[in-house]
Parts: sequence; structure tokens; C-alpha cells
Amino acid sequence: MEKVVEAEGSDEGKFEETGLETSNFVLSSPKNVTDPVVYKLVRVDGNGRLVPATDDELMEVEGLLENEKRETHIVADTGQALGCISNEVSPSGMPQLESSEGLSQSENTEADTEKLSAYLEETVPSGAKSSSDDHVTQSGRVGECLKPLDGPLEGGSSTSTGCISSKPDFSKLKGEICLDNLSIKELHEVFKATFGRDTTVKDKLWLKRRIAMGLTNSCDVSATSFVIKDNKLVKKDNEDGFNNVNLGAGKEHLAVAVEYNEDLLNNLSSQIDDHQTTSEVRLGNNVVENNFASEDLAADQRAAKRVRKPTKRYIEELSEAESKEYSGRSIASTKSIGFRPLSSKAHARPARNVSLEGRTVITRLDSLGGFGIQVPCVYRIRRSRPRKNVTALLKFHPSGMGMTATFIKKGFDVHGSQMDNGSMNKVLEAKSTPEQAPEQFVAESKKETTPTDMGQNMGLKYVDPSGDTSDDNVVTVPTAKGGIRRKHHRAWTLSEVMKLVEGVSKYGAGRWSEIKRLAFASYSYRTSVDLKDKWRNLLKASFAQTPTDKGANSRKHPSMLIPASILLRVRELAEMQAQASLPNLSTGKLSACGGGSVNETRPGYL
DNA sequence: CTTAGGG
DNA sequence: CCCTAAG
Repeated sequence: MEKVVEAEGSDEGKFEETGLETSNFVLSSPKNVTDPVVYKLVRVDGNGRLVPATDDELMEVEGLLENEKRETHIVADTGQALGCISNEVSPSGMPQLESSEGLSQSENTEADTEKLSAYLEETVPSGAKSSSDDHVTQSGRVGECLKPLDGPLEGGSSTSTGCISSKPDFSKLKGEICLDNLSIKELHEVFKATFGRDTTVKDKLWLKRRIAMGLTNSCDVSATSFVIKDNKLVKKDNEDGFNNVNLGAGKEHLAVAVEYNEDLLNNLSSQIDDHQTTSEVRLGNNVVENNFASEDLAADQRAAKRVRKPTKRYIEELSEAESKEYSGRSIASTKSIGFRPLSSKAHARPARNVSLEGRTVITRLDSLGGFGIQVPCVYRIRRSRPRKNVTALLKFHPSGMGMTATFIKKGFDVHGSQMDNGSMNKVLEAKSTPEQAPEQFVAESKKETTPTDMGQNMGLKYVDPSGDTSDDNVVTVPTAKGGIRRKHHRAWTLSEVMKLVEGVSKYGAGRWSEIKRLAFASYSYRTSVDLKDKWRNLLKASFAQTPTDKGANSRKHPSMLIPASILLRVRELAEMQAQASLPNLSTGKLSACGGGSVNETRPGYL
């Protein structure tokens, strides 16, 4: 509702308008209506205040921004996010509006379980698509994304969506269509004819609405009658009511969290753009329970919703990649992200818990293109202790939160009351530690492997708890006192190790903070302690391995193997350092015994 | 806050 | 990786 972001930089300019808003989203589990939804996202904009980033990182980002060529591949990693970021960016405000309306409208219908799944389908993009990436800023792109909503029928190019490849049977769309009389199967066919793709949604109402919207090229679809003729919706009954179900309406369904969402979304979306703003706040963990087919998720999303822009995490990744000598392709889409230096505050990132088949996994759904699904979250406050709770958090965002906050709270309440039973401990956990900093991203694995196929939105689908291709390896560990702690693990990449070694050689072991600052400036995570620990491990490894000769390569299979050369170097340094310190205690310091290639460049050290 | 060490 | 102690 308000624009909070002042233009900090030209880059952000585009976003200023839309400002950040908060959007809260709650879904209820498809299977259990009683079980609340768990999904909420709130973004608060911050004028940067909420965004956490270290100066170093910011700087890097900025650098990226400058060079940037908008090439953005939105990265394979998040694959989905792709394109539609542009909605926000698009010059004309229209697109955004449309999309938001469409969303809200579609969401607007009753909250029925099926619908939910349908909704999800729409919102969740599948990682599959990676083709057109650079959408950012391309208005054309926007059009494409939105197109699906505009009925394909109109323009001769049926299936114009471009993303879809199936061949619809258009004959189904001829003449007057009375969706009310069609069976689900028929609706599916019509759906296909209309949108050029299949859908797995079984909710008749949803299908009808969707089709109607497509055919009429409008979001203004009655919920009660669906007769379409000549691309126009012929309403039989009174259609009002549904189009504007906003705040005012439907308060009676308090029970369902979804309702709230809808309302909220409607309101917010109509006024703002919910694109990712500079900062987001995670009010709680989002837990979504669902198992819906994912097949056409991608298609649906592409067609219907807009996608969110890259998350911070994403940015970080980019910057990291860049900082590394990885001269890979350019990664630059940072521009689309509004990030500012001033924000060195903490920022919370939403993490999402998805519980599938009974178990809860935490994942980051970054790339969900969908509207409500959110995800991101990167931030730097590493290891903050769990404590504040949601309400506390809310206090921090005075900005545009008026009613938003209210909604959120409500959502929480609902959610809390229902979850409380203890059925889901995880949820509670999450709730209590909203602030937690989810891990950053696991850039390493990504960069070291093919950038392309990273698991993008594994989010909705099967998220493998352990396989974290994704990003956060956050494991909650129960503590004796009942407290819960999170442990995250971020594998060290080769490049990190190399930097570490180099840093040690330059600054000496022990100067962890220095090394951290100088060599690891780009890696926001990795604290000096981490460096120290890693070094310790490296030493252990180097001594254990090198001597034995035979163990050189094979060693264990465990963690990734560290190149022998590095271990060697480590050993050298270790010896060197050891000598430097041990030798003369009494003699003053001769220090630096040049063991080898590296010299102890520190005069005063020791 | 930074280090060092133990867990 | 986390936690704690010590400078």
C-alpha cells in the first residue's frame, strides 16, 4: 500500500512504485480442511531495514548490477522464477494489475480442498522450464505469461501460451458452451482446448471458472453459472457476489484459513504488487500439506500466475559465484532485485516446511512462481537464536502493515490453534523461531555441478529432506531443555577451501577474522569460526592422508575429496606455521621460517 | 569481538 | 557445525 522504498538506486527504481507490500498467504491443506494452512508469506518491505546483507555482499551485488546485462538466467537453480518477474517491472502498470486480479479472482472461489490443490497447481511452477529465462524486463515476456489467462480463443493463436505444446480440440469451444452441464472429463477437455494444456484438477467449479475466465478473457467470472458464448460469459444467475469478495464478504468462514488468504490477497493485490520486494519477513514457517499431482503445475503456473522475482538467496548465489573465480557465464540478473546497501539489518527469510506423507521437511521454495508461494530467504544473520515469536516480529514492520498485520495474526492464530495439538511439532517449532535464519543457499553444490538442473522447485513436489540439493540443510535438533536448535550444514566447496588455504598462507592461521574479511568477503556465511574449524579439519585431513601415500586418492569416499595438492599445501602451511610459533620462545622471534613457497608475511605476527 | 578448543 | 571459555 505504501511505497516504502525510496529509490536507493536507480536499479531499484522500478520497484519503487510497487513498493513492497506484505502479502500474507495461507493455504489449508487439501486433505484436511481442519488443519490449517500453513502457508503464509509475508513480505514487508523494508526500506531496507529488513534486509540483511553485509556490506560486502551488497557491494558485490551492486557491482553485479552495474555490469549486468540482464541476462539473467534466472538461474537454473530456481528455474521457475523465470519469467514473470517482469510483471513488476513492466513499464505499464497494467500487467501487474491484471495478473494480480486474475490471481485473486481465481483464488476467490470457495475454499474447497480441491480448489486448493488447483490453486497450488497454478502457483507452483515446476522446475522443468528453463527455457526462456530472461524475462526480466521484457515486456513481451509478460505478455506471454499472462496470456494464458486471456483466452487463447480470441487470438487465432489458440494455445498461444507458447509454453504448452499439446493440441487442444478447439471444436469444443465452438458455439455456446454450458460448462455447467459438463462432466469433469469434459471440462478437462474444454480446459485443454482453452488453455492448450491438460490439468489434473478435479474440481469442477474450479475448472469451470478457469475455463470461463479463459474464454471470456476476464477474471470476472461468476461462480455460479458458466455458460459461455462468443467469448462472453453468459450469466444465468446473479453473478455478483463473487467478484468482489473481499474483505467485506465471507467473514463467516473464519474457520478456514484460506479465506483469509483470499481476502488478503485480493486486497493487497489490487493495490499492490506482490512481487518480491526488497525484504521479506517470514512470520512463521509455512507448512503445506499436500500431495497434488504436479504434472501440469508448470504449465498452469506459467499460464496463470506471475512469478516472483529472484530472491535474495538468489542474489547471494550470484554474487558468490561471481566472486569465485568461477568465470562461468554471467549471472547477473541481480538487477531485478531490489537490494540496497543500507539494509544491513536483519531480514527474515521465509522458509517453508512441507509436510509430505506425514513428515515434515523444510525447504525453500524459492522459485515458486506463484503468487503466494514464497520463499526466499537469505540472510545473514547467521545463527540467531530462536526466540522471538511472530508477534514480536510484526512489531518491526510498521511500514505498510496495517491490516496486513492483522491478517497475518489471524492466520497465525488459526494455524496455531489447530496445529497445537501436537500433531505437528515441527510446526510449532517453526513458529517459535520465526526469526531463525535459514541457511543461505548452497551455492557450492550448485556451482560445482551443472547449474542447469539444480533442483529448482522441488519444493512442492517431493522434497527430499536429506538430499538437499535444495538449500537449506537445516536440521532441528532437540536440546535437553526442550529447546530446539537448528543445525545447518553447508558443505565446503573446493573454491572455498582454496580460498581458505590461500588466506591462511597470506595472513597466517589464526587470523581468522582477517581471512574472513579479506578472502571470504563474498561468502557471507562462513564465519571466522567456521574458517577455523575448517582449517582444523583440513589439517587433520592433510596429515592423515598425505603421509600414507596410499590413501591419497581413495581415502574414504565420504565427503568430497580434497585435491591432494590442496592438502599438500595445507600441510606445508601447517608446518610452517607450527615452526613459526614453536621455535623460539625465549629468543624473541625469528619467526617465519620460510618453509616453502609461502612466506610468513606478517611481521608482527607471533 | 575474536580465538581456541571441546563436543 | 555448535557452544563456551578466555583474552
